[in-house]
Amino acid sequence: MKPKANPPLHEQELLERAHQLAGLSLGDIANDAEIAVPTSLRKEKGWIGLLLEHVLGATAGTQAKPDFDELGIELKTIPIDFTGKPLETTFVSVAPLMGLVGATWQTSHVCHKLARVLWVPIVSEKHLAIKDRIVATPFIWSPSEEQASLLANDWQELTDMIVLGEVEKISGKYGQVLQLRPKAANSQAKTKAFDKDGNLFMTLPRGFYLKTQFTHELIKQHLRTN
DNA sequence: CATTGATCATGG
DNA sequence: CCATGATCAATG
Repeated sequence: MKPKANPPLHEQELLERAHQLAGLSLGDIANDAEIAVPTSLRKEKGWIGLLLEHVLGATAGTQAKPDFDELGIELKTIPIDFTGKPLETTFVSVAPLMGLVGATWQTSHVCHKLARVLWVPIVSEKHLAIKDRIVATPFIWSPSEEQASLLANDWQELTDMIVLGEVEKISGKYGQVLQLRPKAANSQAKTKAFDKDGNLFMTLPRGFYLKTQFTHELIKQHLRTN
């Protein structure tokens, strides 16, 4: 495998680098980086994201930082169909179930992660082999006031329920644009939380995810302003 | 067929 | 276990 690309020095450089990938297949990109392309993502669900991090020169690695730390930009690949509709929700971050006293939307991981995002949409219809999936047009996004408001409302609703000890009452149905769902190695994984009576108990770890309707809007918004 | 719940790999 | 990267797959 070729070494990871040098980190881009400016946002514009990152965006230009990303734009050069538009129209290329994952096979082309991986071959150039001398990385083997898996036949299935079943055992390597994060492969596409890691490939793009590698070729774009992301710096954070496994750290809890933005992918391009110096630029304060988070990288998100997103699978879409040929019309631009997202095929999956987008994982944002693990949800803290403890230590939420005094937590606000402004201080939340979700708010920080979504402050500035380089979206790399990839035409990733299931019938396409991994190597034949095509990078569409990447774009950099920050939430509009309206989008931030929607996100903040959902975050507050879900966080309130966690604080009230109702985490196990939460299903993916809650939230207009942001949902809370399991995020774990398997259904046996456990983390600490409080129940309704304020007692500690072990529950499935959860994560915040952006619903596809929301990310679809981002993509359409970008197409309009392009 | 959209959605929710379950799952896979890796590093610290 | 938690945080990184997400998609798989059962269900309604």
